[in-house]
Amino acid sequence: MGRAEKVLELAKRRGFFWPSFEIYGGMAGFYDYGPLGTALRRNIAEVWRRKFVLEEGLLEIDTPDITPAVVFRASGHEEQFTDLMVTCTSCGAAWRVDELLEERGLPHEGLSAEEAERLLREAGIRCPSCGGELGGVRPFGLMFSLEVGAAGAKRAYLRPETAQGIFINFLNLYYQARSRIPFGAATIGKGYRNEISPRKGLIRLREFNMAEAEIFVDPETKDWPGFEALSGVPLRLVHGEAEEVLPVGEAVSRGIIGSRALGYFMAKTKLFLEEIGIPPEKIRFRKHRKEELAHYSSETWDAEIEISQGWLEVAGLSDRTDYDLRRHEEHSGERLRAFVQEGVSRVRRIRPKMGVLGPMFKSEAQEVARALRGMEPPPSGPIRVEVGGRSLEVPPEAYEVVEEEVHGRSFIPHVIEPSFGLDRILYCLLENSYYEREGTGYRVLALRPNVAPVKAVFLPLVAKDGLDSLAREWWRRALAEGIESYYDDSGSIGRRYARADEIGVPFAVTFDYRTKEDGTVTVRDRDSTQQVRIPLEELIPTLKDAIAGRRKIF
RNA sequence: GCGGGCGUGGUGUAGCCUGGUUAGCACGAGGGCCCUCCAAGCCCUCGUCCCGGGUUCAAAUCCCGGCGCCCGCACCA
Repeated sequence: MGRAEKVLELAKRRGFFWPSFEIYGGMAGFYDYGPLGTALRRNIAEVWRRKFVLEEGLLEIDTPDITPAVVFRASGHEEQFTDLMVTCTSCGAAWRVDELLEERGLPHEGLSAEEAERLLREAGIRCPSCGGELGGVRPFGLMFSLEVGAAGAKRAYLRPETAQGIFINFLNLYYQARSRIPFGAATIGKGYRNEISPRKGLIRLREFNMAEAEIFVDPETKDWPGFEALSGVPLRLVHGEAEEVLPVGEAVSRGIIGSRALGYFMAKTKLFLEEIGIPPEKIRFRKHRKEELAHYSSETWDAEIEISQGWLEVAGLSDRTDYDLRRHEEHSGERLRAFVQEGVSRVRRIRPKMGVLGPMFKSEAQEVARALRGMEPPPSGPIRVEVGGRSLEVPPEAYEVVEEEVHGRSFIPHVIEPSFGLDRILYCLLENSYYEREGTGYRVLALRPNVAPVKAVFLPLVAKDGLDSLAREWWRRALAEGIESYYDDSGSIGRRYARADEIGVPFAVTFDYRTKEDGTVTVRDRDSTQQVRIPLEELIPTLKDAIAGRRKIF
């Protein structure tokens, strides 16, 4: 058995995770988390939350998984990730509607399913392979589609990323940030993608857990406070043909990384991964080639972790530019801008005279006015504007040129996005934590105390002579103090240690006969199996300090 | 989606080719005995042929379909 198989076997046997819906044969791309996996994932997310939300002062929000289609029309997902399909009712073959329509010279771009279905029927198109009747048109995309409400149902999707929930809340968040740029927001939640071929356990799921932050920055600086403090963090960078280790500050100043904000969050990502226990040498960042970039991104670095099958992407750090906010501005009609005060300047501007424009252009007056406002004022004379594909002449009496004081700069912020796949991170952490003891081959998960699902186990050396009740009593006290732990008196002491090692319990507290004599217990370190003897009154503070990483006891 | 391999207790496996005992073994889990520190031993107990259809007197075994897993290709926000 390879390393990955052993980890999967352990994960299932000990209750970290397993395939969903097993008794009905399962469904690809869905996994259940068991008791230990649930706790482990929560602990990983909690470290992420501390490092990103708390330390960086991000605004954490929670928005619906179910999102109206209009959001993804704006974001470009619907267009980029949906194909309309029809299935032949007699032979079962599936066809792409746009291809069927295009072959016959019919409109085929940007159609709704209803429009496409009407076009197909009107053209009397049948199955190209058997001539059978085609069924209903349905969008096949990487987004799961839904209908909300009964009559006149509203189309919606399960979100493929949490990010849109943040973008469409830009105004609320900007207000919460007291209208200061830069600021950021974050969401820990689920995303859904109807993957064509989910495989490899937790690595490619159709319903998955993500932690995403959207950092809104001034496009002129793309900076983030604290950059200097992390500029010395070394990053292993793979870009083009090159692979090198550079301090993030140098990578930014040499232009390998496009901005200080992006560099900062790459460094932060590395520190986060190390903090949960990924070995530094197993972390690298790979820059996307131009053709690899998502439709919204100008620059993306994947954070990758090395596992038995090679390097695996666990986080994506993208410069999404002003793409999303600009698109939502266009589709919603809301003004999604930030403003910074920067001295005072005088600007000449065109002010349309609506009293003249109105009668002159009637229903097009509003559009003409909007076009005028966006133009540089000419010295004098008539202005030509393009409206609705036509060129119109606006005479001088329909506008005036005014000089205004401007106290700063208004702009659509650019977005730096660190986006993490928690399921993949959890899997990588398990694989990198797994080892077998020399000689015996017993399995151990070397999980750090900060993420270990269980922090300590309380064991009587033998379950008699009062050792059991003593161990139980102290276990109860530890629980009351918030130490996630359990009591175990089943089987030999060695077996109980082995059981605990296998799920990554860092500390084992053993009550032996000496405990009854002098009030001390042994605390055993999972990885070295060394034991130290400490007085009972120091036990709980010592464990708490060791779990929090404030004190080393081994 | 295409091609190949595969699916047996909670886990790992034997049995399948060549249909025919009570589906074997190991680990595990639960109860008990015993036990002074790293999966000891003994007794008892628990639990399985992925789903559906077909062939047959008889199917874990042969055939068909589905679902799932693994590998490669394609896809991959």
